[in-house]
Amino acid sequence: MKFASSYEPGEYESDIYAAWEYAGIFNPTTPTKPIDDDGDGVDDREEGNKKRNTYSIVMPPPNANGNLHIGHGLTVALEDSLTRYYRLRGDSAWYVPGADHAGFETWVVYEKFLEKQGHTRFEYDRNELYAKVWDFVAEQRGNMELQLRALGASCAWDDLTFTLDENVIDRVYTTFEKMWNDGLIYRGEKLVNYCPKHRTAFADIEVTHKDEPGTLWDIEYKLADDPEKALIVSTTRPETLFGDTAVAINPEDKRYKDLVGKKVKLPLTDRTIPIIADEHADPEYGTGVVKITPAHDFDDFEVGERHDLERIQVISESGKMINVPEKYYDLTTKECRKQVLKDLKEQGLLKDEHKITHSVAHCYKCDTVLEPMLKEQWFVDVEKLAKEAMKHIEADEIKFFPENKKKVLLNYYNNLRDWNISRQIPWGIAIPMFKKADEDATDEPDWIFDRRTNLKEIEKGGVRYVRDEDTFDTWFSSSHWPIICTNWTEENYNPYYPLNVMETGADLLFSWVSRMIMMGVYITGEVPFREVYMHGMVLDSKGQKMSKSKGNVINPMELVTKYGSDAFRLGIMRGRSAGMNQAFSENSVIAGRNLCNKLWNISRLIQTFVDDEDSELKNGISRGLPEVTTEDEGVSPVTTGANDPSREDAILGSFSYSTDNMGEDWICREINECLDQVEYDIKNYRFSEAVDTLYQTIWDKYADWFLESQKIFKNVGLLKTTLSTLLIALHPFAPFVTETIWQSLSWTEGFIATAKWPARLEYDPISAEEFENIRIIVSEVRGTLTALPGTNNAKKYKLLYDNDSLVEDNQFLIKTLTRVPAIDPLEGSPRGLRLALANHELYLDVPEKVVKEYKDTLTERILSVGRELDALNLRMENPNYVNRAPAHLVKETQDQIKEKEALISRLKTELELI
RNA sequence: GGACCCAUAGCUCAGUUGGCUAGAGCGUACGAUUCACAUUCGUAAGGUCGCAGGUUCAAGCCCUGCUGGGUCCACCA
Repeated sequence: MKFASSYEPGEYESDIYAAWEYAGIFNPTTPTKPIDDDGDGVDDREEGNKKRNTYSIVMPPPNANGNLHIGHGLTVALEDSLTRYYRLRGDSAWYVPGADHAGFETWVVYEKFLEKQGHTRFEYDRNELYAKVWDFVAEQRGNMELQLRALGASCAWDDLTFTLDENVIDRVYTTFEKMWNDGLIYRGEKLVNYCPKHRTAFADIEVTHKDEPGTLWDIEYKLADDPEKALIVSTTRPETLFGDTAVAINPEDKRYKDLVGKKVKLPLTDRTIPIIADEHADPEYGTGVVKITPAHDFDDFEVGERHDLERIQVISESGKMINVPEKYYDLTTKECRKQVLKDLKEQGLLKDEHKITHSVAHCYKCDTVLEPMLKEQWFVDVEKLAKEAMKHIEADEIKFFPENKKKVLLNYYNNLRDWNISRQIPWGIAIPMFKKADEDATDEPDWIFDRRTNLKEIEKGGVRYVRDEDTFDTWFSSSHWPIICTNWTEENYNPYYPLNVMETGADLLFSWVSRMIMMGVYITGEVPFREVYMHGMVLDSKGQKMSKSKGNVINPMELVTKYGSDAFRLGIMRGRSAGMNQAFSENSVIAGRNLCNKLWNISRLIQTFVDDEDSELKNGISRGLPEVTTEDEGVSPVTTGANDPSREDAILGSFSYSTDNMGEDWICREINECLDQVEYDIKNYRFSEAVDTLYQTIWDKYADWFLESQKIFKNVGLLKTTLSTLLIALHPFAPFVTETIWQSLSWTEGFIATAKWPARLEYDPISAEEFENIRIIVSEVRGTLTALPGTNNAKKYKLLYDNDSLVEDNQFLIKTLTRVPAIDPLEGSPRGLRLALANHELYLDVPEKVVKEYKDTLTERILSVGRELDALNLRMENPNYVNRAPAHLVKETQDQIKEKEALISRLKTELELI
């Protein structure tokens, strides 16, 4: 492959991905399913393959029916970077992709689709609907998978799991059966949050509470045996009074103490209901008297349980009034409220009304006000599960990123209520429970477990049973995700379980992560993952939450098309830390694209060096001095090792090298430090810092210093080695451009995606440190030239040195980096402008007139260094510091003082010269 | 009411176990540029680290209180 002059990601990305996929390199190298070739009945993986570490991570399954949003983009960037890193480290890396049937979400979409076609769900039975949605989703599924590929996700496609696959259903049924047998599942008539529009119940966690204005009405309930006396109750929902089965007052409330045990007449009806004492009534709120409607209010339900009250359901599942006097029957709750208020007013029972703000439960999908509804549902008794999970968490078997999520999760487990797992929608896994249909078979249980959910009706022991029509809450099956994706079974050893990490959005801590832990511990006895990394939300550029209604949604695919997949990945990771919601910045993506282009050009340059070297070798031309020397007559370019004959041997092997000058030693040191940092950062999930380190090493150090210096030296063996090292180190984060380059270079083999993570480079540390002096000199020259009056100073003034072997030996390098026209030894007395460098006698050959104009800058500089010196001296004057601070710090301070003092004296001399 | 998080340059954020003259990217200003890259190179300006105390030889970092912003949970008849 030939290098184009700029990197155009669109031209390479899909081919590169196809090549990876075709080569099968995303598949783990250790088998993921049991093998027993030697027939000894023991899983061979357990015996022989422990040499290779496994690294397992599963994808939080994106909705099979949708497109990826920017959150998925971040998810893939993070997870794939981890996967690729550990693959390079030599682990058997397994990134398991998934697709979610997204029960309720998809159902809502499908129901709208049905409505558009003029149909409703009630025209079909459950099995028909299931089949229809299946087809509907199947059509869409490819989209999301293509988008994952475009993002570079190196997942094992053969193992893609759809949340309605047979093995998922099997696993869920097995668990459910175990729970049923363990007594953790019960059927209960409880109040559930019910959406009258979608006609399904929700778990507590799916409910959105919003503060809204409302009205609190005071209604008079007359005493049954003394119509002269009455209690005033306060309510926001007068229409539910038909369901009242008591009125409650606080036991401490002296105003009403005598009335407890008496009865009141329920307005608009003939019923009388008792007055009870219960803590629930708050004497401070309203009149301190509260009506109790156990069938339509969560608190009242509990009061009802305590006092054994009857539950009268007065609102139906379609949101209409039932079990009410004829006049109100079949009205909607809204109409009924109006009528009730009107009638109460006419009878003089409506005493007052107050405007208030209260929080109201809404459907998180359609925003309809949820109705607390009395329903028979399946519940999971979570207490034991939560307790077990907490034990493992408290034993620190899971490491949380960010750390504080551990506390938040434990707090959640402590306040957990039982989990309603029944949903009244067809798109999901059928609950494998059947209800007895023969009334007279009194000895048989009312409900039995059976896996044959494809049948509406079954027979067992001569008794007929009818299937429960409901499906599981999607989180019930999702909580098995790590178990299912790793093919964990009760029978087999599994090197991939627990997962190394669970990476997902911070908003899923309760709904998903908490349940995966409970389920993992319950089923396997082990936590399902060793670490949890939770990313925050990607906000829009102004820090606002993205939403369709606000119109500020950013489509990741558009960015991939515009800037490339790598640029998107690098950009979205930058500036992000665990658990924090952070604004999206297109500029960061642009910075990412620029890095890719930079790397491309770096590689292009190095390839030309390699090509030149190859053709020279081929033509039998021995390595000579750099051509730039011709301009500089009279100066002999003696550089360390440029002519070292031993190097000829070194560069013949494509990855062997030697370091021959300070810049080379220095870049080796910098690259090693970069590798240390990247390894540390990935281990600690500091993605942004890892990328930042690479960015700076590649750009500021490798390109701007090392490569510039290599324009003179051209140590080809080292260039090959260092470039390969940096490419591999960046590969986890920018897989496409690094692979494209890898495939274009003449000396690389195979895929970079399966290369070996680089070893540390060998170098001479003293020489590396020496190069820092060159950097300081060069920076000082550049800074001073810029600060001098006039333009184009770099071209005007020569650099003079006096008795300075460092400068003398490296004059070509310094000349190239500073662009001064010449570097000469100082002859005669000092002239020009002396540079403010300790230990170096360097002058810029500047006319006296210009030096004078520079005087102010110099004075300011002396003052500033003086201030720094004062601070240091102050520190040393403090006996406590000298005595108590670590010795090396004290020494460091002393050294700094010496340095500053020397610098000041030099600057002063310089000033005096002027 | 309970829990958690945040506050550092104009903007977005780093700052690892307390030890630099508090950093980066973007933006801004000035300058350069036939020789890999204008998706480039160099230089610079810009900060009382939200406020007030405390611990320490030493605090952006630890402790206490306050102010401002955000998130979640519970409750709201």
